[in-house]
Amino acid sequence: MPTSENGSTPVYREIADELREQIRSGRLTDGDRLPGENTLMERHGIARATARQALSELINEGLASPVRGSGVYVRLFRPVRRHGSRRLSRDIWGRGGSIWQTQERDYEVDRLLVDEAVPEAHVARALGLAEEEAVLRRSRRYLVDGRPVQNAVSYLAPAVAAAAPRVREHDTGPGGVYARLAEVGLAPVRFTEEIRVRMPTPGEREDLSLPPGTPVVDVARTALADGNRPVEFGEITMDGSAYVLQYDFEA
Amino acid sequence: MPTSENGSTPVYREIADELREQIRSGRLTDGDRLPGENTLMERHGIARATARQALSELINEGLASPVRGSGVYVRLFRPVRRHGSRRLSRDIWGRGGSIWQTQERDYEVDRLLVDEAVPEAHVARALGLAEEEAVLRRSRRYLVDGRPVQNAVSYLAPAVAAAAPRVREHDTGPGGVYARLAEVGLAPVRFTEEIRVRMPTPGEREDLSLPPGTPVVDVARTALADGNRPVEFGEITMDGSAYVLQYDFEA
DNA sequence: AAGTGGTCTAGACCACTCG
DNA sequence: GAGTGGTCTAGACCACTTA
Repeated sequence: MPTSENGSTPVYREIADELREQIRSGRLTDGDRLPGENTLMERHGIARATARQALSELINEGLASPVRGSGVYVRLFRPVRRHGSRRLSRDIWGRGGSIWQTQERDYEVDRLLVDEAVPEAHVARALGLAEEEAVLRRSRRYLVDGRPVQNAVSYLAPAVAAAAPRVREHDTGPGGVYARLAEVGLAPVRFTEEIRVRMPTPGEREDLSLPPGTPVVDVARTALADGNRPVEFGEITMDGSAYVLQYDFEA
Repeated sequence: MPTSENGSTPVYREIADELREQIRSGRLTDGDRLPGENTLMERHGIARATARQALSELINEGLASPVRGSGVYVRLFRPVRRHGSRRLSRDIWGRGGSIWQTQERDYEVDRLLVDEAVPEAHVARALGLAEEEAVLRRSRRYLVDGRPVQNAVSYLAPAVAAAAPRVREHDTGPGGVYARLAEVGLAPVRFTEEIRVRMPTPGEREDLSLPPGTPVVDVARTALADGNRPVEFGEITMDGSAYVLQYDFEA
């Protein structure tokens, strides 16, 4: 029994292509069950490992998600919009809202941690500090619809934290950290965001409940007060399937 | 629905963790060869499929790349910076530069295609057109250091293309499409960019020479002329490992 | 020619889900 | 209890790279 031959494309790939086409065409949609390993083995006369490989193609592309003891299901994609400029505009946090207020979806913060730490070199550089200088660190995880969607860590230079002591509290009050900074004349006036994309580490996969085939987005944000003085540096790791990032800017 | 809990970590995972740690610590770096399937089988007393699964973990994370007949190698990450706002600023294309001028790296355009087509619904919507109306389409692939890094398609409404006929040419002249639009009073004054992240389709994997474990970034850009009139809509698919996107904006 | 990864077969035991 | 995906073994042939 020489394996079926078609010159070039491997069998598992052809099966994956066929299933992908059914998803693309809409014949299979969000939450539908894909044919299982046994079904594929029988239908195509192949070994188990080959059927698995076909399914793992789709899983690694983020189009499907395996559920132990149940099946492999087509995966849904309902991203949340995150506005760059508008989101951080003074209008919003100046009125006591949070940067998340432009979202229609519910959100929660869980696992908020506030501490001090000597930051890594790139953080110190972003804040314009000498190394070895400790900074205030605020770490938190955000949930949307009860599902973890991002981890965020923000760093505040000691001088800044000293000027606005409430940023050390868990509850920083209406408008959050930026509003407290504004009260002491350190309002952010400019932001820089750097976006990188990559596959998550196993730890992040677990922490954000990411199915296989889901990339993450790293956003590194620097907030600058008047005179281009850096007042905050934030690192955010987001579930890439959960967001659409939007930036509006002038020519 | 989700998710999985683990009592004991599988063998393939432990091996992958070990190798990942060697990469993270720097003991193995860019271009180094990882232990092969045979080595892992012997060293850990496992079957071939298990060794393969360990290596495929790293490959799917984008940390390593397999080379047929040779080995599995640690993968390098040298992204190019792409500026949002600054890049598209009038300063640059007003002086006859291209949006790529802020890059230090060499770039090339290959496979430039200019034609007319009835666009998909979301494109028609972005350009404010009735459906079924044909638009001018410019498709091209960009190379950096000889390596394909992005595919871009831009759409121009028929009225806009009629006003600036040179946008139908392959060579649109100094400053490119935007400069031609500016000459007829249709200079873009505002841009909106939407960023999405996902795993590539097999076709994109081939087209952009993407190794497994490399996500792509989709940028959907709308250029608006005076009076918020949409003049161009562009869709870009980028090799996620090749770029850092930067956006600067005011509070 | 030897070694490598790519594909595939044919089994096995397990933990889990579901009716 | 039947079915599912998760893990693993022990083989095989192939195309390709490297020396």
